[in-house]
Amino acid sequence: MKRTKIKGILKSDATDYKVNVKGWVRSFRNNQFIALNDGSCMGNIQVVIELGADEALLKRITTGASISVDGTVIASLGKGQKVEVKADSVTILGDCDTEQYPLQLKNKPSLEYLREIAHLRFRTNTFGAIFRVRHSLAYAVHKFYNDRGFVYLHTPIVTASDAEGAGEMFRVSTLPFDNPPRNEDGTIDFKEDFFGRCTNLTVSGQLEAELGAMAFSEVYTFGPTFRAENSNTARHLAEFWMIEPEVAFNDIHDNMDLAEDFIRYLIAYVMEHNKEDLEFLAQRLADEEKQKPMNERSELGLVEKLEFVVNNKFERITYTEAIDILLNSAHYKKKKFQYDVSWGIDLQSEHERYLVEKHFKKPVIVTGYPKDIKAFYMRQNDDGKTVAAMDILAPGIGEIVGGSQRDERLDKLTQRMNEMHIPTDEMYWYLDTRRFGTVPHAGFGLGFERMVLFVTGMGNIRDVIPFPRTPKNAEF
RNA sequence: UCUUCCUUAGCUCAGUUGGUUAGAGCAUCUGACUGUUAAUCAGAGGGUCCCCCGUUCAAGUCGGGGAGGGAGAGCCA
Repeated sequence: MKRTKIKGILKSDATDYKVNVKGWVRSFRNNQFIALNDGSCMGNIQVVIELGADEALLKRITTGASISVDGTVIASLGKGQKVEVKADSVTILGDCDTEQYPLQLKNKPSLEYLREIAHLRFRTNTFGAIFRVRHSLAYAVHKFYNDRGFVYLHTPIVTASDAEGAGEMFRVSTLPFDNPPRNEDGTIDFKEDFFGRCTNLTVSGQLEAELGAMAFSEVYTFGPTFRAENSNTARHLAEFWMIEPEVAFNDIHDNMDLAEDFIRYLIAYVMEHNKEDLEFLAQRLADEEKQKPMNERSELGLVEKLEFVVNNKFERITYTEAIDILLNSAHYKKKKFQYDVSWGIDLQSEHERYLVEKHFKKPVIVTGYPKDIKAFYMRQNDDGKTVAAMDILAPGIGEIVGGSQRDERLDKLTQRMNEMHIPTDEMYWYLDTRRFGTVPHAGFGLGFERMVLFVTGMGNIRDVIPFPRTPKNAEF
């Protein structure tokens, strides 16, 4: 008999039909009631076994075991669920030794412990919800751009470009570690390497995406990126996924509109399609908040927070305005900032948090940063001091989007590259876009895991990617 | 990388000024019960107190070093 997904059975009120269900036992009560989960949704189906069933079989129905059940969907005789499956036969697909299985429903293992058994944590309610939401977000990313006529461009994972300046890189090489070929001056001779040059894992697909935008007008990338920085925080991963749209003919304002629409769309999509998961995650967050002292608790629940973001425009301010707000704040006057504020500084976490969480209490888009703290490709404004950059800051997680209008003027761009010691000859392919039919264009990068963090209300980025890669950790 | 906190049973945690045989809840096992919903009830087993060195008659407890983890910070998405 063909398997029926548990989600489908629970969704419907229909009864008195035969089904086959397969899944993993979450709990087995009274030698009679199995809570069975197949990952298709949050909920378990209750499988009821007739009293007096074979005892050897009953012994093997343990938490974590996988089983196949043939039976009839009936209106539940007990309270707590609408329907249940009255079993005609139960087959053990895979035994699970309870003495060794680390997940027991009634235990409340910490997120840190579950991280150590990341290969099994999908079987918990929390991680089931998180990764169903993650999936929905990924799907919504593609749907958003596809519906708007963007071309999904696959930018390379292995790159030779080292001029992106986005961070430390992981080297890709097949040269022997112990005795690599060397040049006369002692440096490693990468001409002998697999690609005949020094290569790394990509830190961003942006530059390549720009090449695509110069033909398709609208492109986006969505893929893994790698940063070899020794960042030990709840917001950084060495391997993470990033979405980078790039649009020809867009200026910085179009770029902001796109980013804002995009974020709102993603949240709305999940709110519509993962209601149950979000409600569970909201409850989890609420329980966690109860552990905190009153003054540290957030004012809004998870669902309310997401609704708020969907229903309210993001605040848009310039960097200069942001600095003024900070300088005029009581917080600053009482000298409560650890880092001083003045025009030209890179905004520190505490400054961003003040703007987003205290002052505006909503996502904020900051534009017009000083050129000296931003990347070479950002379009220089006429004031000679700032660039058409934009960052979107979100409550709780800080920078979720970084983007800009790109400088389409060959002379300005090469001048800036020279100032910043970026080799223009190696970047000929990038500069060709400015030589051959250049157009104004803009784009941004959105850190996918940070988006998942925001939507799920989780606190640590390691809990929203299946197998986190961080300094000193590449298990599984 | 810096600051700070933590590491005791499978999990979550107590453990008093250093002092007999290191505890609890849950999980697990055995039995009872049987329309349960974190089932319930009775009983049992389960420990390299993270590692090393030191102080002491005596160290889970004090000191030094190391490892791992959390939370902040820097870097960034």
